[in-house]
Amino acid sequence: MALMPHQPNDLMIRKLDSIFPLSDEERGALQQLPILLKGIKADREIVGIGERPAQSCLILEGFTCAYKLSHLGKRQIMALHVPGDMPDLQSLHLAVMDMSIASISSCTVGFIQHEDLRRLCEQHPRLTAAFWRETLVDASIYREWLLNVGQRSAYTRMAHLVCEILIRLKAVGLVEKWSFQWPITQEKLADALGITAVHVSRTLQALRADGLIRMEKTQVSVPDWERLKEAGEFDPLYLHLQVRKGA
Amino acid sequence: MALMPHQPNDLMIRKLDSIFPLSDEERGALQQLPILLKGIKADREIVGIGERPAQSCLILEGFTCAYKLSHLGKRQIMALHVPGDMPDLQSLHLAVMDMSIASISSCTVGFIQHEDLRRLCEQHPRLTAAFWRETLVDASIYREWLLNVGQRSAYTRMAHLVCEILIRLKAVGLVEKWSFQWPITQEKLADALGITAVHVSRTLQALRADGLIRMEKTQVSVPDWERLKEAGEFDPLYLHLQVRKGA
DNA sequence: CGGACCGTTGAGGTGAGTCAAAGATAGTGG
DNA sequence: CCACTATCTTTGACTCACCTCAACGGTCCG
Repeated sequence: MALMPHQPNDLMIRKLDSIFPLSDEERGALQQLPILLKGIKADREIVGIGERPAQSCLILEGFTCAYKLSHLGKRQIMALHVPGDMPDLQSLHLAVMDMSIASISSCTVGFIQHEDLRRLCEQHPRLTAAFWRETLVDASIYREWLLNVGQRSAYTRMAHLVCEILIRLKAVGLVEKWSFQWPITQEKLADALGITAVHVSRTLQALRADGLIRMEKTQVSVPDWERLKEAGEFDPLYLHLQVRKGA
Repeated sequence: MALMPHQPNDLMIRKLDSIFPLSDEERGALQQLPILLKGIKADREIVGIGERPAQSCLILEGFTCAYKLSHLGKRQIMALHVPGDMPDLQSLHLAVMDMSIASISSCTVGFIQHEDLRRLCEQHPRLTAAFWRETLVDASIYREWLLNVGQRSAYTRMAHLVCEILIRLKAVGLVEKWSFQWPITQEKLADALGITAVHVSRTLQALRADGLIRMEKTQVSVPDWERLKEAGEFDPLYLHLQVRKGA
């Protein structure tokens, strides 16, 4: 259990509301949702492949990832999660986990019982749509990663990933002046991009040499967003961030 | 417009029912759903990236794919669709298409208005769950493809893809004696696996030489399922086919 | 019978992998 | 506070799975 800077429910409400405007009543119902907080150290499995969870989780602080292993033991990270994300919302309707979720950094995670989510969805059909939409955005991100891993060079892939994380962190207010905390090792970047850790090292050096990113410890900053975007062939369409027309 | 061997609604109902048992009332409601049939030639775009469709489609005969292009014009196919699939159900909640859908072979496609789907979901909340679940299985397949493209050799990837298509076709009764129609060119296989068409040719030769697949024209057959499964590191868990316990 | 695809083959090239060792950094405990 | 360790990053030399380019053969269909 950990102390939180603000109520965990608020983060979820703000995120759902930002892309799917909610009524006061719906916000109130979400506010009532029981969320069990838990502090988790880095590199711990949170849900494992093959399990049948009775709850879904909500990332509050830190980073997590979804991954699978090949028979040779090589790991593919299929998604990175930032605060506000619900990595295994899918388990609400897919009984058995087909991937594992693990912490990347130390983090705070909230757990919500499926039972409670189901009741909420029954009573507020528009919330069903909001949660459904969240899982659809996840799917869209998987698609973009497929394009990334299948067709782009290591250099472009890396630039693309940095762009994505920047934008997603910006959406939850965790970016200041094009700079953000990102405690991720090169080995994990390698697993996310489908290259080796050695090649991640060389690729990051190239990006730094080209002035596209700057790194100090776990802090990443982007000196020239336009050039990084271009290098990463990044178009934020697939994140489906703005639904409100004209927003 | 094309003649169909049976009502298009039946195919959808059978598929939803197989993993998410429906009541008679729900089946009746689905039966009423207006579906507009259309025959489509091979290699035609059905929905384009950036569009805002007011309908979703249902594949009835033939094959389609979802794809995106990199800036260099390289194409990544992110999913293959077989009869019974609804490739752009996501557009019900994500206004703008983030990928394109195109026919791979000549095919018959049914179109369902979002308006009608929304009304159906409002009146039958359990159908909402059934459709939601369909999109979650799509997402699970994207994840498996990420593992495939990111971590496995061309040989393993190809074997895995053949396994997946076989199982999915089997589920809709389109496989007979480990053999099925699969009118797909090597160039499209290349785009789906993230390798070149030349390498697809060599990889298929290797699989044939090893006795894992046999091919005549557009017919593929699998002489030894167990060995192909092993070669492709294939575990059907991610397709989430059996929900009914003990089925 | 002729063109348009599609699949095959060969030779040579390259982006990324592998292996191994050395440097940097961070965490731990005395 | 420092010594000790474990982990992470960097570097260099070598290898290889897959790519590129180019030519050729098959097959379908008007």
